[in-house]
Amino acid sequence: MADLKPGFNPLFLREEDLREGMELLFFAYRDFLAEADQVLARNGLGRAHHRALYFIGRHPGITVSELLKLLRITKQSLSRVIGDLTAKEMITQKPGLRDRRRRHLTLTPRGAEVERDVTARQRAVLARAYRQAGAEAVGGFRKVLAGLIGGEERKRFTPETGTPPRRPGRVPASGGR
Amino acid sequence: MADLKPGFNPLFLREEDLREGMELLFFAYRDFLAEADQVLARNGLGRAHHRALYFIGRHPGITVSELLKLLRITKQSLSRVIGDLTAKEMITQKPGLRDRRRRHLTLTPRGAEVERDVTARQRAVLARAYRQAGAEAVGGFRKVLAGLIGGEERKRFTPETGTPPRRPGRVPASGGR
DNA sequence: TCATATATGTCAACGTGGCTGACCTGAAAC
DNA sequence: GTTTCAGGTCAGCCACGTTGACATATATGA
Repeated sequence: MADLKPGFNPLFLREEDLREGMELLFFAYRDFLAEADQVLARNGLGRAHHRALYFIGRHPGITVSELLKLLRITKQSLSRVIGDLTAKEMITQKPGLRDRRRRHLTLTPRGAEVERDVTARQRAVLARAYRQAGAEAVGGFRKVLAGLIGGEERKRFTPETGTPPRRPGRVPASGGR
Repeated sequence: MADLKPGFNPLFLREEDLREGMELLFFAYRDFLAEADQVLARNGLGRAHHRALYFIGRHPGITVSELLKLLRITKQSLSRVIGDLTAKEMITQKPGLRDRRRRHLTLTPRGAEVERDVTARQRAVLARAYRQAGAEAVGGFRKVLAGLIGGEERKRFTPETGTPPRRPGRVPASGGR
């Protein structure tokens, strides 16, 4: 699976197609974020803040160092973001019981609200694209993106080995959201 | 197509799945760029420089204002990048024949070489993901990404209006690779 | 020919979100 | 109990975006 001789590469691996894919990623990512940025700006926040809010919302009680691993930035950079969010009373910090050095982060109601607003915006953009493309395309989308992820996080998105299957055409109905 | 009642949304539009898609996009984009960044750093360049090199390479003779539209940054920002690249002799500028205000940008051999190196790195990352995912998944990947793109650029990636789905086995190459 | 619009450049000031380095502090280990 | 160290902060720097004001050359139409 690793390397194929050029002549035997399937067509979708031609340089032209790969370039197209790269541009697609560039433009799509740019536009995916553009709309939510406006909501953020209205709240005096940047993308960095949103990422922190998002992951804290997803993992209530997460510690700073865990968050650091997710975001892959330096603790100093994150510290600033956490400071901002605390000042705006969007998150709270409380020391761990077992190890009081650790600070566990959670969203305040206000933080949760902002997170919801911003994320909802992004989700709407993605949902539109998903809907237009259809379930099958979404499956492919996820598969390729998961393949782009290196290191630890990859596991979180690869059905086989790790998480339970999550195939595109899985169980119908129930919990339809 | 805009809105479906919650109860009728297909499963892949559930909030959880959309959140997963967003994270996927975040991690994938981050890792997609990470490797190429190192090559760039070795050449004393940043992402901004690469983007300019890339598009100049793709559109030799492109003018500054056309480049501006592609990158969606201000002329002041681009001006700095162009200045850097010119100083490093990676691009050349020459006035237009018909309209001598315009400056047409092209890569120098040196610029082309750097662009090739960096882009090749990214292409390799993408190619690996493509290969693992397979042709069909790649089709879905493109379809969803194209749907995320708004405005002008969208057209560049939607083959025939209705998006006749760009099946893997289309045009038989020439310049293949 | 003159007026206006266009393409580009430059200077200055600033914001976000990365970075490194120095340092503080609570918990643990010797 | 002094040292070690992980977790976190403070200070300052850099890349790369932004706005705003203004300069200049050129094209174009009245």
